[in-house]
Amino acid sequence: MSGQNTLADFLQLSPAGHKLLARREQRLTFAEPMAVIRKGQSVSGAYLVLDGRLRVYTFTPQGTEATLYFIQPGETCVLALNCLFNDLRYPAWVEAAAGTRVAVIPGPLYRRLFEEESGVQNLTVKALSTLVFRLMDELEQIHSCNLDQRLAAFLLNHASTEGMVRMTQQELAGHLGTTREVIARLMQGFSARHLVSTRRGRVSVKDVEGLASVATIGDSRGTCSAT
Amino acid sequence: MSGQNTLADFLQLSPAGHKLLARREQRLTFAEPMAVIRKGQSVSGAYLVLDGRLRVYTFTPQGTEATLYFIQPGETCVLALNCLFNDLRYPAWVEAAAGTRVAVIPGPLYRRLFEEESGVQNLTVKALSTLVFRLMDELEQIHSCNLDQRLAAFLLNHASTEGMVRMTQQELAGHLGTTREVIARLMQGFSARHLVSTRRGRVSVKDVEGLASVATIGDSRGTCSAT
DNA sequence: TACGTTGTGTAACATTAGCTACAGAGTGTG
DNA sequence: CACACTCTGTAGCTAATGTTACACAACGTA
Repeated sequence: MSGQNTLADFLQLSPAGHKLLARREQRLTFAEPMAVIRKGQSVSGAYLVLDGRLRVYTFTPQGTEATLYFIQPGETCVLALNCLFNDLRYPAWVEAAAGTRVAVIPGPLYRRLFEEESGVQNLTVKALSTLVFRLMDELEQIHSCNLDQRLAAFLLNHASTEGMVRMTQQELAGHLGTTREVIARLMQGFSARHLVSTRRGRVSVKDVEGLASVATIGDSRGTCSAT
Repeated sequence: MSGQNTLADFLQLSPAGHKLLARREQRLTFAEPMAVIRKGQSVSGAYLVLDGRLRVYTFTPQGTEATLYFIQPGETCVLALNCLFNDLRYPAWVEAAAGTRVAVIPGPLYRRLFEEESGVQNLTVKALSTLVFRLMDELEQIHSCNLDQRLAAFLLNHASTEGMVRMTQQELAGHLGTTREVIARLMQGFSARHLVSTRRGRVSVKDVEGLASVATIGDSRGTCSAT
């Protein structure tokens, strides 16, 4: 359970804005992993993560989860913003990791701050555009890469400095929108070629170059950008 | 081609903002279908479509085009906005239809207007969030629907009031990120079941109900939302 | 009409990814 | 150590999609 960040750490506000906010901001704290928003729910305000992490995901009809993205401290839930500004229902599920603290800024207040505070404007637009890029990139990858390539790219992107990825195959599968078995199969291929080695709950990248070439050149043909 | 819209038709501006804009706005006119932006190019300003249509697309490594979306009159190119606000290079290709007119608002000017004009703020945020939703929806569909379902949904969404979709199979393939042959195969299936009838360059929806049930229930199993 | 171009229909085949089912390995706990 | 639980490895099968290759149909035009 990390620190004790406050809204002020992330939001540049004028004194006036600060005062407005101070009175009406709400806090949510999740000691245990827990559902925060369900699909179809209407959204009451802007969510800003102070500590911990939120996971945004959807379900496939088969019941598989597909993680869309994480929201780290200092980031807002873009989907919630969308819902606020366009009066829509929330299009996914959200789950909080243990020890997550979230500030909720009521919708009308947020919209008012958005008009007056350039800090809020920037946060909003940055968050939106970042997400747009990530989504587009993912779409493009899905069109143009096999799972080999996407998995390789994913591992490279999520490896720690020592080349560790601390995730179960189940989680990896969730991120790539596939199933555990498929991940296992691919991992087998990778480790047979000494690109990675796997242990329970972790993967360590052994050959960055090699993995990168799988990601970009693919196992046989086309190209693919490992963003 | 169509009318003679002006910026003022789409952008609510204060008199001051209007004056600023009037001097520095540029116009692009495309009599012929033509490339507007290429991938990797740096972006000079915000693009607002006055008449006609822009098509934003990417290429798969195999050389297939995949249309991301269209920009209709009154809409801006969100990707260009992203690039402006985050100082990035344009991540796709853009092509203008014949008879398209586009207003280009230079980057620095747009950012200034964004801070001062709530009309511009709204346009920006709306455009961004609309795109976010569309992209997410598409991602979800790709995870969870067969091509049958996606094609059926696409036809329903793009049919004119008389049930006509004026596109070649090649274009349809581009929209769904697949190939012409596959579309032909699926179409065959649909028309065998009297859901559609096909002619050169057009598809006409014969049985909306039936097609909708293909889209939502699928040909065999899972569910899928035909947004 | 004759010809070229563009769009469509079809079939056989190759590849990819998802599903089912189970064995076994790693970790934590009493 | 023994047990329960979670995670991983493997195999075989099936469905879905992409690929290749070709023939034909529709349309425009000289």
